Amino acid sequence: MSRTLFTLFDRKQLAPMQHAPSGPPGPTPSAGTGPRGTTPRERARGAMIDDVITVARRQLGEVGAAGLSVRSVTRELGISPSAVYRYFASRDHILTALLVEGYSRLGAAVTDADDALPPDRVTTRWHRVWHSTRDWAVANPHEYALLYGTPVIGYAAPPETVEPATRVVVRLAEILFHAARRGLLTERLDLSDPAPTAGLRADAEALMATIRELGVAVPDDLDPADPLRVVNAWSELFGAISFELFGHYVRSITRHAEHLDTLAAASARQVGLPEQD
Amino acid sequence: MSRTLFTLFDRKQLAPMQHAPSGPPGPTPSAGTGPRGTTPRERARGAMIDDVITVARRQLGEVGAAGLSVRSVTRELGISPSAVYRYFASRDHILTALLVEGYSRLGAAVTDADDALPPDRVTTRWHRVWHSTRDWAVANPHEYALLYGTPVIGYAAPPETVEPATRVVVRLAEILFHAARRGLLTERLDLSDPAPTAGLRADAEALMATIRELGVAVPDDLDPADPLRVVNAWSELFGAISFELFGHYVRSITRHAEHLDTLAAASARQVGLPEQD
DNA sequence: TCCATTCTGTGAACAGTGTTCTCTGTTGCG
DNA sequence: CGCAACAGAGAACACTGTTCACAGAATGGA
Repeated sequence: MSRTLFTLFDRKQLAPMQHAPSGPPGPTPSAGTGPRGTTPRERARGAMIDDVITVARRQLGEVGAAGLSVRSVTRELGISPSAVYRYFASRDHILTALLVEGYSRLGAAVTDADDALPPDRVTTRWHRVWHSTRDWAVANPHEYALLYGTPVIGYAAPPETVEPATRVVVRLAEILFHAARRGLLTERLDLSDPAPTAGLRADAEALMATIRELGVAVPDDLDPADPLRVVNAWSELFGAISFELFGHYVRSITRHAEHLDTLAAASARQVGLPEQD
Repeated sequence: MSRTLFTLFDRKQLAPMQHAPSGPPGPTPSAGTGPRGTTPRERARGAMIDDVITVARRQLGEVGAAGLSVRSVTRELGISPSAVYRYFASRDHILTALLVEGYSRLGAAVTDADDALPPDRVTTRWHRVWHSTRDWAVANPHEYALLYGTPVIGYAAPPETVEPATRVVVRLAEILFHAARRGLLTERLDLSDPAPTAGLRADAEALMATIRELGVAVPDDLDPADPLRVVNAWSELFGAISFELFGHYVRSITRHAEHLDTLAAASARQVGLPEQD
């Protein structure tokens, strides 16, 4: 019960591929919404996969992940329940696809909102990331719950989820790094001394390496605690949104947008962003 | 889709009481683990309710809320599946009981840990609340997920959940108020200016009234932003724990205890607790 | 003590679920 | 054209939560 909490089901292979039992497990052309295949069959297959996901996402928005029924999806699509198993190995694989899509949609909403601002207005950008994240969550509560609520996927989150899942925090890091590069940062309120322990500094370094791998330009003279500050802002943001959506603010906070504003301002100050820009 | 998100099912009456169809809906003596009734029947009924909850909680710890099956519970108890409906109107009512019990158990773990410390060691107490909360969550991940993950209960959280659910944040407030009363607070790092908006100040006042109703002694000269600071610490704490348990720290934080320590220290500084005590 | 009332538990049944398997066409490629 | 790969249908299995009619037991008042 230590590492793999929430492992309800064992992992499975992804695609059924009935009459192609073993073969080289190479590139499975069945799943994913990747480059639409050229042959008519591959195009039809891709279209079917898209249809399933589209309908499933609509129903997810209405009944939530727990209430999502593959039979209901197939009814709406006018196909038999078993047909969907040509495209998804299980209900969990459909949910996984929705998970990946959800992370992408949230990430797109946030980066689009941020991209509409001048890059140097770092504090405004910081606030906009916070608010656009919340706006998306409020507009898509069930989808948000799928991403940041109780994990419902048995097997460990598949690799294709990790990149989309990091988009919001990476954008926060980008804003901070951009501000550092432009010399816009003020003195940080030193909430984080005593300095991070050796272990945490190691975490921060590994995190920086990951961020670099994602193609983000990292300043050389970065405060080693800055990645941790970004991560803390990130979890603070999602902690507040989850509390709002999951009902834990019921007897306390009612002005959620204003409240998030003060949180964003405080975290901006903690990472050293200027008051105004 | 605005107020009652996640309302999957309609609300229902709580107790079945088959042959007592209407009658005065007065005090329903069936549910709850309240004062064990004196008559043999009431005692047997209470024991049965306790047995169901005990077994359900054990299975919850193994398979999680989504995997909890009333048939499986009845199998383990050696009764027929329909028998449990004499005691709980639905599966959701069992989960509600587990919810209330979970809040109580978490609250007890935290307050017990805090009570073992001298009251004036406010900073140490603050840290202990943070860590004992996390310790309980790590030890009871599925139960934690039931409390703070995606809501699974259809109807709005019943009234009996709100008091137990507030115990951790109320304890945080008590520590801060105690420190204020003893003159132990330092200058706050003023992260929260500009001062809270009128709306948020109204939220803070209502929150104070609620806290007073719970019997907590509130100093008269309290900084009006202090309740908001406590709430922010609260959501920061649970945001970090949820991120850890739900797997969002996978590629960043690995030293979770150390990380929570820095978060607790920073939040202690934000609310004005002394460095050492 | 007897009896009607109330409660408790059972077993069958219903509607629904995810998933598998067998079978029948259809499609595409060599 | 013919054969292999695929796509879909439909029945079936093993579950699930819940309801209902029924039988037995405890209870409390006459």
